[in-house]
Amino acid sequence: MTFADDAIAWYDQNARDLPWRQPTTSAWGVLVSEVMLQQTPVVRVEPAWHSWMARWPTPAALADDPPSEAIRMWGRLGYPRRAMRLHACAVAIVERHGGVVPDDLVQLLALPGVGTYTGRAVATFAYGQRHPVVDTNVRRVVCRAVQGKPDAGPATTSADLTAMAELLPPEDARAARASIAFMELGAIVCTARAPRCTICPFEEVCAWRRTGQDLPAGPSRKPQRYAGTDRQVRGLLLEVLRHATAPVPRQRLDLVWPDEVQRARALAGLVDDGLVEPLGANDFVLAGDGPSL
DNA sequence: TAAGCGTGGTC
DNA sequence: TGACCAAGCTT
Repeated sequence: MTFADDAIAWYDQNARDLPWRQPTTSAWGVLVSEVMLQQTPVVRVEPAWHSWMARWPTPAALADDPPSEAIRMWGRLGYPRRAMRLHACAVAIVERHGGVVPDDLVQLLALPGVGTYTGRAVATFAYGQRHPVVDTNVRRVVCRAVQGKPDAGPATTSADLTAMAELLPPEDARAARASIAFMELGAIVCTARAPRCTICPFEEVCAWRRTGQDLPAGPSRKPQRYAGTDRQVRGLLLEVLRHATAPVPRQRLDLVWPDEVQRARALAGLVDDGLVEPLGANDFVLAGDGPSL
């Protein structure tokens, strides 16, 4: 048996029943799920995914609405730039690919908001191709079980892809299943904080467990502050704009944060990022809610 | 390469 | 309670 075989056998018995894993789910549905899952936990994504897919079951449907609607529907999933990019992605799919999510990895990677992980995930999970798919879970599992290291540290994309590629079975379908199995293992068993080694299919062969013990050295990624940062102010500003049904006067936005300098910087950042548009001299709207559209 | 980007839950 | 974490991407 190999790591991949063990992982697949475990996955067959323990996989969560998530809607985007249904065989009937479209490539668009898979793509939407992957973007939503970038840094947002499954429990929060699931209801949002259902709402999103009910409203926009195809890229063309989303492309027909303004970005502001996508930003509103995104709700509180976080990192709302993803909503904007997903909208831009839908537009690009319509323009470049006739409304069909491409199955070619290079074309996928050229889409807005689609990076190394997401492009490979769609090619693999939606189209059944054989690619190494490495997210934070896979990185952690491979580093521990195969390489015997406590944690993977910052992403080292090229090396990670190579390491995972060596574990993939030769057949496309099993390779895809191995990738999702490694991800699920990292999410459910080989977790960052308290790995449940006693129920792990790799328990007997895990290099980390054999050689060392449990000793995750430090935080696996750089600690990120939130309170008091521009990110928090952007979030507060956007929260107001999301719920607005009419252009929002600057005076209303002034209420969300006391520091004028930081507030202005955050608002300018949202405009720069294309999430917000100034309207006239004193009002603001979500991108696409302006009269220009 | 590292920093910036939301939000909420856990311990 | 604050630190850490959650299917990353872009610049």
